[in-house]
Amino acid sequence: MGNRHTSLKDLARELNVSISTVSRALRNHPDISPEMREKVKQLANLRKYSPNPLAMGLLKQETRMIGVIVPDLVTHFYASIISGIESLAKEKGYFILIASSNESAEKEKESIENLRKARVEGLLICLSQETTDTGHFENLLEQGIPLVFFDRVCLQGQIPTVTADNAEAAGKITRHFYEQGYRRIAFISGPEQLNISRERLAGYKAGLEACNLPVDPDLIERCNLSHDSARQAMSRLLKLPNPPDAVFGINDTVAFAVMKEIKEHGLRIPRDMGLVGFTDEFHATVVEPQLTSITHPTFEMGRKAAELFFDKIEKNAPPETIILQTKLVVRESSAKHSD
Amino acid sequence: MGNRHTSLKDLARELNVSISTVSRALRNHPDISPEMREKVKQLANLRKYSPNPLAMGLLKQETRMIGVIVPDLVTHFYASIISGIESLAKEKGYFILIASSNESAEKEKESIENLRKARVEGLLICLSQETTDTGHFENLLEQGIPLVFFDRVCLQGQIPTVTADNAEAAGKITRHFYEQGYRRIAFISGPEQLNISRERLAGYKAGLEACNLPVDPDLIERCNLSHDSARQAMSRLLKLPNPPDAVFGINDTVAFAVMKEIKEHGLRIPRDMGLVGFTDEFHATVVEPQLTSITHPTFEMGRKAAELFFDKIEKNAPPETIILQTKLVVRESSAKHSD
DNA sequence: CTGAAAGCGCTAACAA
DNA sequence: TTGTTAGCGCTTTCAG
Repeated sequence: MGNRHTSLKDLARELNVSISTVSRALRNHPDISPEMREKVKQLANLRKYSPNPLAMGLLKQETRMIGVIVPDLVTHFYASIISGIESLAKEKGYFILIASSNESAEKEKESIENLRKARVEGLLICLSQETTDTGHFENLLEQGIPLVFFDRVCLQGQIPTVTADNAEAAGKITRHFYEQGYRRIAFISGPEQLNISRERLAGYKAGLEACNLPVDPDLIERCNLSHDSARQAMSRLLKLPNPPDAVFGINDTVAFAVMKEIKEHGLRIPRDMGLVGFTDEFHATVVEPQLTSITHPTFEMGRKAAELFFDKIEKNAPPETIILQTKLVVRESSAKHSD
Repeated sequence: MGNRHTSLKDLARELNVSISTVSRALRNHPDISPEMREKVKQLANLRKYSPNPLAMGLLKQETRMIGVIVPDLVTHFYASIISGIESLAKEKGYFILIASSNESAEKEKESIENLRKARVEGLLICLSQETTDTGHFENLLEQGIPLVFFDRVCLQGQIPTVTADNAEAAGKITRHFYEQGYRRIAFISGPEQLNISRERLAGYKAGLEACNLPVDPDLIERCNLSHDSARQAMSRLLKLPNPPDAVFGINDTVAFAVMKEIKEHGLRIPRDMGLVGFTDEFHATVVEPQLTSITHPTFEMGRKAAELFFDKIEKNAPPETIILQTKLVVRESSAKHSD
């Protein structure tokens, strides 16, 4: 396997100088003669020398790798956040190691261990929907491992986090429904331990109150974010003696499932039932009717999360809480007026 | 930064033995006393020792990292392939480093360099749609860097590849259209340099011939796989004096775009126009009508690609060409008969 | 059965 | 201005 890279030693031997001279020349150390510097650099170029990150890592005790854990890899949402993380990481000369928790607290813990074993310098995490125990995170904190949460977060104040302004966004949705003439607005939420569930629920309630609508517990459903469980939640809403005339799904995946359920019940969207999602998945404009949704600054969220990580390791900045603003994108599924 | 991991040295000092003894004990070396082995292992557990991969890598000249380059990160298709790669990599104790070429040949080259600098042991690549020059791949070959192509491939025979049976699948689609009563079947292809374009085109033509239908060049369009260019291609087809009554889009993203264009022209699917996609994206069942498509064994493709890589480094196996079978999943968009 | 020493590629303190 | 040496964490001869 001719797999070997040129090393400083190779260059030094070829030039009949010492390894340290080569090292210094390449790194523009002041006390090296200009001619030597040039000579070394030329040969390095020719031989395509690139420093061995393993050796550097061992020496400097840094790997220039950061670990990222997301609930799943196949959703556009997380993929887009990861792109954001990667964009800054790349600029800083870092690589990212990606792991998926598959929404399981167990796998999340396992991934943390694996990534630590790989010696990542820090961890950027979006909680699995199962996660309730925060012990392992506090462990990391004590060990001084930089940690950043994004989207689904916990331990705010202690750990830097980036979230969307979930409450505000949910309020916007409720008020939008109201303006369109909907009066019985349901919310299909996710697991209670997730901040996104709690915050969107709070925003939903606040929105209702702002419109002088009552908060009806019957209209608040929960699902585990899967397609099937979202459909079941919608099915329960439809069986209500006094069913809703509009539904807010906690995310677009849920909304897509809900849409199917509504259609199968023979109801028409948006006339019989308004529908709004959250996070503006790529396919929101492909479904019929096109889905009104909240545009979530995913790429920016990833970049900010990475920024918080670098703030920590470069300036040892205190934990910051960043809240990103969202936009309501009105499409067909909630446009009762123009129907 | 209390970021330090326990080292063999730490354990050795604590037990008052030499580093090599600790190393041997942990690795079950035969000539170490059972008691010593136990003592060492216990302490290692207690102190959460895990070998430093950097040190190992430096010593063994292996990083246990493989690089993966895909055209984009945000499509379910690639995400799913990556999951497949990761599943085997994980079993083998390897990590993967992911890079996206963004469909640019330039960025592809750049990614290869970056990953090489990170000292990945091999590269699994899905070509960007721009890639025509294969010089940098041949370079890698000469340097003895293990290389595997998946889905979009080149240099078959020289380099291990995994593809779907594109021609056979495209033939299935054409015949399916024919059976449903469609007679003017169009194909919206992708860039010519891509094997997937060529193979699917060949299968499409073979399918037509098998059904005794003429191959009409007017019915063969090209796009660059983007949403807009796919719509434009469909628009051109619709403006034909004798337009098609069915369209086969080279992938589901294209098919989704085509679907929109058809709808906006006031045509109904599948009655006025049949539509079939390729690769069975997650959202095929969410659009209306649900999209008939080819199920692409993405996860398996990723796993196979990884297998080929390990075959190469473990057994120095010769380049193999694997062709995976596909399945036609008939949904609403092509079901003229039942309409 | 256990220890000492060399070396993987690199930088930095110390010599010359 | 350049060379020598030690050491990052580990395995592996070679010596006891």
